[in-house]
Amino acid sequence: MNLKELSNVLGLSQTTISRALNGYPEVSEKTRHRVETAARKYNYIPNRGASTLATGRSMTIGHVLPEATSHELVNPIFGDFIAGASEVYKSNKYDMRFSLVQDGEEQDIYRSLMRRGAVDGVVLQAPKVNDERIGILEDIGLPFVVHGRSSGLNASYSWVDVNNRDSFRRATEFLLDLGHRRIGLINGLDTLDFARRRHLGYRDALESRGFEVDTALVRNAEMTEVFGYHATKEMLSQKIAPTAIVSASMITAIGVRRAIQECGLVVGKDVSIITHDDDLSYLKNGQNVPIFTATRSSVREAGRIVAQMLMDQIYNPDAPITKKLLEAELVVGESTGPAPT
Amino acid sequence: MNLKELSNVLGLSQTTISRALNGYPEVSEKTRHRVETAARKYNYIPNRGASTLATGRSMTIGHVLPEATSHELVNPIFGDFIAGASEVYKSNKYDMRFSLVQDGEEQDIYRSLMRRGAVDGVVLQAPKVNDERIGILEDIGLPFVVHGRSSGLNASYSWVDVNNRDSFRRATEFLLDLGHRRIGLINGLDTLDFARRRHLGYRDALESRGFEVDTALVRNAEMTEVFGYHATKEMLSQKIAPTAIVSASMITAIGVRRAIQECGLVVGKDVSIITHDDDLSYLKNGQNVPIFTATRSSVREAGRIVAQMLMDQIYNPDAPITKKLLEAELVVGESTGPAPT
DNA sequence: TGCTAATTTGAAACCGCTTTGAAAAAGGAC
DNA sequence: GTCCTTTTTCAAAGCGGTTTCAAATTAGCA
Repeated sequence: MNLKELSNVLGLSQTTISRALNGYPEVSEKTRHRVETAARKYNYIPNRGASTLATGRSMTIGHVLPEATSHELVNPIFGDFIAGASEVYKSNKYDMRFSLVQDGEEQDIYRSLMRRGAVDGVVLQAPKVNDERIGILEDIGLPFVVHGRSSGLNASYSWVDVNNRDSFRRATEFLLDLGHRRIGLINGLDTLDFARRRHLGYRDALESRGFEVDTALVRNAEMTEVFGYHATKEMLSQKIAPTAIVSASMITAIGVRRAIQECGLVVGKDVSIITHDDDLSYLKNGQNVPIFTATRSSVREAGRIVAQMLMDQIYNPDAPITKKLLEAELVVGESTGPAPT
Repeated sequence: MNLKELSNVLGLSQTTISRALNGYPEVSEKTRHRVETAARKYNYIPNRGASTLATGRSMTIGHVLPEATSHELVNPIFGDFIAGASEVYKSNKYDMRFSLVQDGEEQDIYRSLMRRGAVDGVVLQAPKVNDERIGILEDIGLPFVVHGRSSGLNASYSWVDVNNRDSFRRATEFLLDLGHRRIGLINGLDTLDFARRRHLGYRDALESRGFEVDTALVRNAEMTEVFGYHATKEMLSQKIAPTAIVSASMITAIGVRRAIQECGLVVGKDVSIITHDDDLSYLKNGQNVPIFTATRSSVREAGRIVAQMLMDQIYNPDAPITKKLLEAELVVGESTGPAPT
């Protein structure tokens, strides 16, 4: 059943029906009621493509994801982020559209997404240092919000980010206060902006106490469990092994723990672990007492905030740019203790 | 730049341009080349809504996800599944559209998705026992493929599933062969079809050896790490504790391991673990020697297969229903050993 | 060169909805 | 009852493509 057919059935014009269903005031309540009843009865639902075409609004948000390089899509963190964002989209009657993109191809994708009228806005995830996608989106004029920031750009854009630098500074200082001196950092891919900031925070803490960063104790890669395991194994086999490790995600921290245990060492006693915790639904950091001492910030909540910001931007394109810096909380769990003597 | 404008620039009709760009044969190579060059130059990209409206094809696949009950979206397994599916969509120039749905609301969503011309097909995930959504989709006539199956329906539909029952039978028999007699099962939500089949496989193995299922050793819930931990803690505190545990996912298995270790027991010696392994990118089961003995089946590959099946069904609506049962491989790792005497 | 067949191109209808500008109906005041 | 407002309703023009059917061009051949 389409609009025309329904209008025949009801003996009303398409105009009136469209108005009645979209809540316009210039239609009498009596008529509106009659239309709504009939719409339900005949199971009439407006065709999306047609309304998009007519209004220029697609009621869809785009998420463009890198295909190969960094497997953003399979990152467990991604799921929670999206879940948060979806809640907001849904309450605004928006849907999400995903496009996978190969490296370098992004420019075209953004352009085409907008040109094609496929989306009303875009969320940009996992920005790199000096991320060129941001400039592209600005040029195009598509509303967008970045989850994270991109160092090295002086562009002004909307973003939501965790205070990564400060979190990791605090985490590292926490370990220094416990007497640890050799502290490893198991970090995300170093092209990613958040990883860079975390490294800076780690460095800040060390240098403020007069220590230097030992590159033998720093590792960068995709934050898998296996990476955490290997990196730790390697570090522990060094002549002067670290007594504490700062990890960039729960998943890698689990690998770190496995490596430590496999070496016959005790977590929180022989080697301390402190990790960033995105508060993932499927991977909670324990119940009452956290398993890992951690810098915690819900990525799901971040998803909500990003989505809401984007909605606001779409509804009100002239409003000023908004930015939000989230502070992580430092929760103390069972994976840290004083440095062994 | 839209079609009309481009046609003015080129001095050709919209018809010819449309044909040239869509690869129709009735346009000379010379013209086609001219059109393509101009399209690139003026950055012309067809409006999606308009082509959808004109062709009736949205070039979009819908994934409808339950919002509250089972957090399908945040399940780490979901990410890998989607990643696999996306690869296929992309090579077919299809996009993905996500809609979140509250329980009970699904019927309307499917209906409207199709009516609205928003999607050309749908993937149904995490089917329950006796899942009513399947009947709805059949009624509507929207192409769809189910990831998993739904016991209790005699409907005929396309699906891709792992042989859950047989995998778990083999896993359990493997433990029985090692001399284990008290074997726990830490399973997914019991409303989900796959969990039910896994339970049946577990039972098959026990009964074929003349043992009975002890309900004190069976747990069902969402497959989080914390659930694995708690379930194991409880079981281990029973008068006659289990010497082996069958787990439904890597994530829960990690919780199981944590609980065992926290009790001062050794995995693979005091208590064996065997888990299902979806071969997640971020959570590989070790490198050379698997950490966990496991029944392995790549959910990412399943995603690819589901998507390909759906594409085939869209391109060729009259082809017969296809079904694919994947066999998991049983890989032996370090988490299992003979029952302690 | 003339005629027919094959190849290219184009005008116009259509997809299903929104929205403008005008007309019809209803309501109010006298 | 008449005239002027206000409220409801409608016809028609888009939105930006695709596709049908007809017309124009080119090629092929005697």
